[in-house]
Amino acid sequence: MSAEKSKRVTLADVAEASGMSKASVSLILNNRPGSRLSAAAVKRVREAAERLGYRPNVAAQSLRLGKTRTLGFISDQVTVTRFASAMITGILRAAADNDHTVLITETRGEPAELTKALDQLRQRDVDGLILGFMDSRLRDLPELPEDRPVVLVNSHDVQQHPSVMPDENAAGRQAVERLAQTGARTVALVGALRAAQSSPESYPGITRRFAALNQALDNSPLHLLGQWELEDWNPADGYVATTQLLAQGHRPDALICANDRVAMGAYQALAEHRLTPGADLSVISFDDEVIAGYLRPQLTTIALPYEQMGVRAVRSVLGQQEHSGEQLIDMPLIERQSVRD
Amino acid sequence: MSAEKSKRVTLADVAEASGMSKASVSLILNNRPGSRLSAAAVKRVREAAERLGYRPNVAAQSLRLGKTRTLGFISDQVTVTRFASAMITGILRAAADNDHTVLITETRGEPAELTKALDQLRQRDVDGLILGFMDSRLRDLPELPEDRPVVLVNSHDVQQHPSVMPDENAAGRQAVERLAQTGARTVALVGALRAAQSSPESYPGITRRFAALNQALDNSPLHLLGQWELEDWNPADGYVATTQLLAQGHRPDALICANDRVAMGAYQALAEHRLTPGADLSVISFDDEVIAGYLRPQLTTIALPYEQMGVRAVRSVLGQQEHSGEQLIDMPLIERQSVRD
DNA sequence: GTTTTGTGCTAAATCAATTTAGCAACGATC
DNA sequence: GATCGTTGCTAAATTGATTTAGCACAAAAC
Repeated sequence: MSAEKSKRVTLADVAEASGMSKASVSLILNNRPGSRLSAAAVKRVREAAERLGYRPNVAAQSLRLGKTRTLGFISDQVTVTRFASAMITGILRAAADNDHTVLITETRGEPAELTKALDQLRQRDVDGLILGFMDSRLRDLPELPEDRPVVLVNSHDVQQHPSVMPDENAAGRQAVERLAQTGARTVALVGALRAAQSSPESYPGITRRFAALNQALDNSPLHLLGQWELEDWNPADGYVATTQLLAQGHRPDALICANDRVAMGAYQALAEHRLTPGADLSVISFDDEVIAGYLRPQLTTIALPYEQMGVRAVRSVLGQQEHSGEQLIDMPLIERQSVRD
Repeated sequence: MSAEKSKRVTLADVAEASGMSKASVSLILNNRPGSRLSAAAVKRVREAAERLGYRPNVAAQSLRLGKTRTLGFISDQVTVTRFASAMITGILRAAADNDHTVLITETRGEPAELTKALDQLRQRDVDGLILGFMDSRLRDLPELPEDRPVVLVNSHDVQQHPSVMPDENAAGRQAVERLAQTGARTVALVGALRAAQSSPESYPGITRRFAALNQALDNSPLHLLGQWELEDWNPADGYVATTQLLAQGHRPDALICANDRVAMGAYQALAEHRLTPGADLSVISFDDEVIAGYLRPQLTTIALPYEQMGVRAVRSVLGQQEHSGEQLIDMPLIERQSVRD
């Protein structure tokens, strides 16, 4: 209401207003068990606190308790990637639900920035640390704080900190099953990453995705026409690979694309051959970026559940959930229009 | 190095190690002018601090100084939009440059969440507040803290808080000039928003964009064939409008699209008429979303400078820059392939 | 009637910093 | 020789919460 020049309301103000001591007020407002204050006192204090609009000073609490009710989130990329923001949303939501706030830092993938960020968050005394990565890989991280929980999202590290990962295995199986349902017989894989082949251990996400896909295909009625490799996972690469595939005379019943950007390129190549996804053949993909909804026909894809991963990471560091090893998160199939009936 | 069970190093530890008092250590480490400590003492203290790896406890500093070196950022959307993350990047960078950290909150556009976020940040005693909006509009906000600086990004409010806005006027002029350069004579505008027409004051961003465009066209040799209105600014809408425009027999030298998603739809419609942007006609657009780079040919567009706006917002609340009225940020033309020579 | 137990509450210490007022020692001034 | 000024440094107060140890009084037990 009235703003006045009033300083913030402190515990002492509430104490004075209610005729109690600071100790009593603190005890009452925090519902300390075992402290036997009269019902009348409790009522007086509660009312005074309410009336004055008392809010505890977080800095003072942190100092006294050694806890800041703050989580640190270090991301390698916030801007560039289409996913970090989804992860942040999940983290913010879960943190807010647990009365925590989140300090966010960005490293642009530079190790020096990571060290700086760690130092900064350590100094701010965060209660837990979440390290988010936009591509899945085995990392060698600098020394992390040992006195508070740490969790990695979307990567592993050599020191084997707990991690939250998308369940690529199940996703691969699901993709193949979905295509098998449509009665498809032949399928082409666009495209494994050339760089990834050479060092599978450093790209576990990518490697897993293709290993899972291959294994699922082996156990299905589908016939794999081949895998078309790419330099990178961008539309231009998908376009090149798909054009090549079609030029070789292949006419698969279904295309499995490495991700949505690759699928976007594939769409362009298919259009040039007058082939329409969802009608002439099925296209299924991974990630569920925004463009998946923009493409026509809209792209059916298996989502990277970044928001859920963020939520899970928070719960993990707050000790509300298993906090060790690798925690797998389901990748949901987003059914749109690019898979035939 | 050795982690030990050691508690954190405090000022008192440094004092003891250097044989000085806490007061002296504080004075020295903060370079207080006017405090005349011997060079020898300064050296001893500095060395001890370095050796022990002393980092001040932020909570204690905040409590004592009443400043938290923390900024609050409240965004209506983090996930959904393609821009919030760019803004966050700018904010994080500028904040880090000024030794501040950022607390981020998301309201999902719900007023109740906004009130909650404000309360939370007030409680955390942020030194300044940035309110970011993903669509530009006139807002009626709840009571904001009056004792610390507040700035809005990409919106105005009825209470007239300082704001940071993209310079749509200059952008409109620039778009028209660029097309005039190519020798284009006729141009079509795809598309004004039907909803916006009815209440211009509530969509200043959109309104400005079109007002600026119209005015710039009036002062140019270009002939405006017409404006095609849309329900929304999505690819499907752009497709519909462009198809309609072409069906009416128009063959403009240039298309000005409301934003990149609309342009994406326009591309599809043009492709169906065998028209190629950058060759058969020019297409220019606004926003510079990621898809602008994915389209083929790549889309020339005038960027919404969200990162710069974030940077500016931080400088504004930190008092390093004018902190009043409306601060306009340049919208840079991102030259790609969709404008003819 | 004295001791014990329990009830209701509070004074004071604590967390880790910053800052003010001022002490002690020494040389300079009158 | 007393006074003053300067230099180099520190004790103690302060910030706003939490928590421990314990006080004063009343009822119960012996």
